[in-house]
Amino acid sequence: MNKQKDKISTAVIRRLPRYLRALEDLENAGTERISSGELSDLIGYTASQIRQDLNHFGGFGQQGYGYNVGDLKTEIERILGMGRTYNMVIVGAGRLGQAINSFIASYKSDFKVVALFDINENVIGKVYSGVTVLDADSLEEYLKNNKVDIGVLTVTKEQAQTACNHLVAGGVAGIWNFAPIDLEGTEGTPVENVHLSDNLHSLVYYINHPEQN
Amino acid sequence: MNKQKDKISTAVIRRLPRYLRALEDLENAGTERISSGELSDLIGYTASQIRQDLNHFGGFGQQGYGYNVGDLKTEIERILGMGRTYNMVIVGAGRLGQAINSFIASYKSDFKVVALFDINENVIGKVYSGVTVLDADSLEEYLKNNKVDIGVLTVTKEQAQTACNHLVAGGVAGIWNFAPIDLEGTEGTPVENVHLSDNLHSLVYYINHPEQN
DNA sequence: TAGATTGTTAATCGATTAACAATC
DNA sequence: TAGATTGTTAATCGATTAACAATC
Repeated sequence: MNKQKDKISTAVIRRLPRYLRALEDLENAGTERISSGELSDLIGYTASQIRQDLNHFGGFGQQGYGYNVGDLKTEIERILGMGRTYNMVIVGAGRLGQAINSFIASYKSDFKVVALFDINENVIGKVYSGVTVLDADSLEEYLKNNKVDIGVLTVTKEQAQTACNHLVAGGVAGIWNFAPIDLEGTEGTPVENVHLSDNLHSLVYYINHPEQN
Repeated sequence: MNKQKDKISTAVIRRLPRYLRALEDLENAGTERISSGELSDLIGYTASQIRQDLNHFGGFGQQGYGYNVGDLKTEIERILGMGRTYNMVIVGAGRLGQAINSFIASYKSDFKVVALFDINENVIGKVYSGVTVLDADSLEEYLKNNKVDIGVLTVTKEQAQTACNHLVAGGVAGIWNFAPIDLEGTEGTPVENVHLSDNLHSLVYYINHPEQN
């Protein structure tokens, strides 16, 4: 069942959430079974690729039938590591930090923001979506006393590396970085970057090169 | 100079903004020239890959010397299509829309948010970072009367497709989508997706599979 | 059983890396 | 000129697609 002997490429990992999203939609629509061909029509990956991807982790389908939607969804959740709650802290309680905070608050019970941190005295003590803003100076101390799984960086690029060091020293399991820098000293701690300005620049490229689509 | 006869792969396009970011840092640090080997140390791509990437667009370097930082930065800006101002509208004036708005406001003069849109009557008429929230019903009308280059979708997934249709009908040149759906009917209009929850799910995978790093 | 569709191997395609001649 | 480093071709590597035997 749980194969995954060899290293899974990042390309595959980045597709897993897309599968999960499609399966949630299918489940909500009351669909019980789906073939790789039908999934292909739905999300655009080839049927062959879908079968290859899934078979990295196990044989979840059945010949002549396809895949059971509910079962496959459960398997992918298990592969990703969902089904428990991940505690998060958000460092940087500006608009982006607040936006991520409310996004997480609305996002089922898989993730929970336990604290916001900021250096701005006017913001410390405020409560957003039920989460209190604490003094950024107390971050490392806080991490020692509370189990935190994920640290979110929504500070300026000048503050990001320092905040990152605190998160790593505090022992978070992963970092979600929105600052436009490449963090250092994160060996052993997975980092997921969301480089919004890089993203926007790519969009600008495609706008100016329509023939490339 | 301006080669680029053949199609450039998305892998290359996504690296261009990273080059630009590194070159800005180098310029700010007063560095005048840089070799592909030094750039490699800085941003992690191999020297070979850097030379390959740049040579898709032209020979910007000089044997025995390397690349002139300022010139290369200018070239990449030109390739991307920077150097003018892109007008944007943000559809969805919630926390995420506000966060993107303030992010853009702080982001030099390359991008300018000309209007926010929302369906919530309590929000319509408010002003965030100097930008007024308009009634989402007036979106298509607004687009007909004002030149807008980029539409940003920060609405719920239920509202995203409708809002997207208005943007496409209104003739925006590109869409920056933050809603967790795959937009339809966008043939001919480049779409850049920022699927935050997919991102977070990938991070969770890496947290649970440390041997994969 | 016959039909459908998976799991898996083989073939293809594309992207990355290595190598080196060209040249500043 | 000698040394350094590019531009570019060739080799390698990895990911995607095609094909089909296995099997439900």
